Amino acid sequence: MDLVDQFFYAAFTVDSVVFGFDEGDLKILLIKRGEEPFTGKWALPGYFVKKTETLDNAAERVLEELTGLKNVYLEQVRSFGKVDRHPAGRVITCGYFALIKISDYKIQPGSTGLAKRAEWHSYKEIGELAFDHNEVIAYAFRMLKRRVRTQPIGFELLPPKFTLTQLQHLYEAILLSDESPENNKLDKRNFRKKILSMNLLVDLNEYQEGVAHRPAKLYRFDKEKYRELENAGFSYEL
Amino acid sequence: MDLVDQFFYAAFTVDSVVFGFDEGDLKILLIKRGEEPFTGKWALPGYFVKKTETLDNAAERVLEELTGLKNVYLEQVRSFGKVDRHPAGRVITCGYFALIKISDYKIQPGSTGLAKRAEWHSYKEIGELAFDHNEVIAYAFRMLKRRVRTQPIGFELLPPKFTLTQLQHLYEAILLSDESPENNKLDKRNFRKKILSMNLLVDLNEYQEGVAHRPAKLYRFDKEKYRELENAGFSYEL
DNA sequence: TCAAAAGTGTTTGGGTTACACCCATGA
DNA sequence: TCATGGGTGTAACCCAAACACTTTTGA
Repeated sequence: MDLVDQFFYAAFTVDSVVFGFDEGDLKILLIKRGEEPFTGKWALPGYFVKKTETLDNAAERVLEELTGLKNVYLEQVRSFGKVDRHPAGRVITCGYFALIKISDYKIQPGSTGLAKRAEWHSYKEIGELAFDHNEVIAYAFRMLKRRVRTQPIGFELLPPKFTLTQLQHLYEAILLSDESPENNKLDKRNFRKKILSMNLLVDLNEYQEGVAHRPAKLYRFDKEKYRELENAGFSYEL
Repeated sequence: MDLVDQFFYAAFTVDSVVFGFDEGDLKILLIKRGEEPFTGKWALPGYFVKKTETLDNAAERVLEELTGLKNVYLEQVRSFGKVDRHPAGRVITCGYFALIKISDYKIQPGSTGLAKRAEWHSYKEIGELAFDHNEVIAYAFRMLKRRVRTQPIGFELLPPKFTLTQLQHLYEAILLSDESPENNKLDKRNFRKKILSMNLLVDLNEYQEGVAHRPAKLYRFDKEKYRELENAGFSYEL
């Protein structure tokens, strides 16, 4: 029996878990499927990989086609290969994850018909999704948690000018999301001490406006300084 | 155009990076290929995934068929999907990794002819391998490094009775393998203090024999205690 | 008696934790 | 004037790092 007949029977898809942060809430971008299987169900944006593209390329292309998101940094999570995970045949999927600032992007379901809608869903309120997508999300979230502690990706989720409290809420949302209900806050003073001691934030000498309390100072993330430190062998750790 | 015609064109392989530890040296199990492509080249043990098995199952089966290794705990690393990585067509591979005690297993190349030989190669002396297997190893090694610091897998690599110095050498081989040539040793006293303070080792009150120096005490790893602590929410960290 | 590895404690500094009150603003 | 979140410092503790000499064995 020829190798090609015997083993070239499978299809590959890519599914992206795009995390966003907005109004103190961690969210995931989902599409409402307009095609079989699982028509009408919420799912991760994902589709088949073409012959001429790498997995990474496919993940980018498919994400844009289904949601309009472009120039998003996607990272591979892992692959999922249960035998019957797709009714059309043997389909193995590769999960990707990304982290973006919701306000920077416009979501727009593509014209292919696969995505009837594309919307942000609060991470805490995600129900049962199509395929094994809940499992994909679980792995992606573990990865996000690890990343956020060892790389300064948290800043990517906030506006260019942000307050220390916004930053703290972001970390709390990601790091403490599944902790016991007590203990779900970081200590304000210690958090500030630690973040500021890294010297990666620039005090803009500007303040919030129009808030009904003492306005907070605004900071920005100093990307250049981070690169320097990184090259010098220092490593970030929250 | 039908979905099946359009997208079900690919094959899947699994490739395993099996780390072993012996005589103070970190090793990887390689096969010498007896089939095209890359006949005669060293490669990771790997082959095609069948229709009826999951990726995990395939990794186990293939590893056994090619090397005789059985009941090895394999974990997924990630997938590799460059378009031209396999000359026979579109083949995406999923990398796996495992960690075993070399002396516990017998290596025996299978009868399929794919593996002409199966041998341990010192991690530091691995040359250019078939396909993109050097890349697979690079990712697996990063994973190993992370694992060894957060889970007590190091003990799996040593004989049931081991000395603290053996354990230390093991950690040095994994954690410091690519550090600057100075600084490639852990501090003996600090290492012992830390390891013993975790209370995961049982002092066997036995000693090495026949060594030309003061014989070292033998310890074993207390798996039960580890499970207890794990369940109680404690986490291991070297 | 020599070589080779085993074994052992203390000090120091830096980092993490815990903790409570006043401040500036808009309503 | 009140409610709301912004902003600040210190003391206690713990952990990591640095560091050198004695012991036991076989050759």
